Amino acid sequence: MNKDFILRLTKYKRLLYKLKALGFERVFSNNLGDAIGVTPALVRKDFSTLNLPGNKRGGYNIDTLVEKLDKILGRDRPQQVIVVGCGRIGTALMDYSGFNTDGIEIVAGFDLQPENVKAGSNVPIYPMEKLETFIKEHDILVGVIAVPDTEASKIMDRLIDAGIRGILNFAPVELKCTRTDCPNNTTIHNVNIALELEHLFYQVNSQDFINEDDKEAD
Amino acid sequence: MNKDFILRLTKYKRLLYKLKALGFERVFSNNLGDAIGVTPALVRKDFSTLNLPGNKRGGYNIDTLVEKLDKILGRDRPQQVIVVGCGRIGTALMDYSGFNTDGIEIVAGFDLQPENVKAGSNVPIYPMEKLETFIKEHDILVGVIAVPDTEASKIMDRLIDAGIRGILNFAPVELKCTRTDCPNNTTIHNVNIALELEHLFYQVNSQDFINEDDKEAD
DNA sequence: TAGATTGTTAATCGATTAACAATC
DNA sequence: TAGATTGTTAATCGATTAACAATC
Repeated sequence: MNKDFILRLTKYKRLLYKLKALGFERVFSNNLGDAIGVTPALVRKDFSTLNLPGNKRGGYNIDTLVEKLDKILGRDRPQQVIVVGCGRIGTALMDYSGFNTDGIEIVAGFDLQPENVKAGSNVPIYPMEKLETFIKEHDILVGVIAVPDTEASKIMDRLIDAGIRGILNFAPVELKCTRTDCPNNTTIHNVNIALELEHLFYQVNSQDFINEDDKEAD
Repeated sequence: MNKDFILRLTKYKRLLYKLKALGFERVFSNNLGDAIGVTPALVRKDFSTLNLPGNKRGGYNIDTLVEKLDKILGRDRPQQVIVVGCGRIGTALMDYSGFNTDGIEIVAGFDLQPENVKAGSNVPIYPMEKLETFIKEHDILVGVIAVPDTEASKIMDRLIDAGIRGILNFAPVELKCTRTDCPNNTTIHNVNIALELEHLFYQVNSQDFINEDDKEAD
């Protein structure tokens, strides 16, 4: 539901994997809270919301937590992603190996000129026409849009029509699905780098604008 | 201050530019609210917080709003950015032209082997050693980190030491400044694509996990 | 003037936190 | 047992919204 909540879940999960690797077996709401920067109360609330069980005296069992969180975060199912548009951003994603540790796998790229794409990875790249059949045949649920902004919304429609239910959009347009046939089914996240930079500039430049002329005019 | 608030400001600004281009002169809290998906009350609240003046009967003057928002968002000052690490993501940013419309300009890239970098843009690329002097000489305040995760935190330190006050990090590690000498001065935004994808998978996979076994056990 | 819209105050809502009883 | 930690309830906090007086 809540964005912050889900973000915390993935953080818990990552941290728990690390603790497990370190040989830990149990952990307290306390430790987790410190590590990800929230209060222990919130950790307990989150776990209780998810029915993750703890022991009144012995804290939480890491194995149990990891297992349940993996399930909740969908890691028991294949997490296959396709990338539409194999320009610099698209190929950067395909080359990036860090996903595997999260169980996420980029299984295909699509481009207008697949023969021109120079990717270092071994992710296969197909022509645009194969998009729909690939999605259906492989039951793909999540796709990345890395095409120019002018194409983005067209691609969004094609993805949704083909059955995609989650979209990560890197094109510098804010995509949202306004059609009647996808209302609560499809989730779209926009990564808008220009917006991020603007945000940053705002914070860097002007802490002091708000309330600047707060001194009463007479 | 608040992330959502700043995000709304940039959205207002972008929308107002479009309306202006369309020939509009005034706009009502109502219109703006509809367009960016918030209540008119919140629009008025935001504007009043920023001392953006409206007319009780005639709504808001677009020129005034645009001018003041530009100032608040720092557009009256140069918005120069450097990119550290000129791999695929770094060069993708340098090639991307969409920033200019927001007044953001990428003025330099830095890489260990500047001679190997193949960028299509005409942003100059310098060797790493030049990083500090460039930042100081050009008074750069915002930098993008697009280096491998193993280097990211080192680069963060160098940037902060050289005077950078806003960092956009694309390396797949969560950077935060824990040093004593930068507490409220430096803002770091992490763009973590793996995390975004996980978030997406969570939403796509499991709406139904929460409350799943809510039915009382006896 | 009558009608519409701002600016602001008070009410609402949801998320986080504090506190504490239950219990290992 | 005594001590510590969970699970949960009630209090707090901040952001959003509703409502409305001021006024163009």
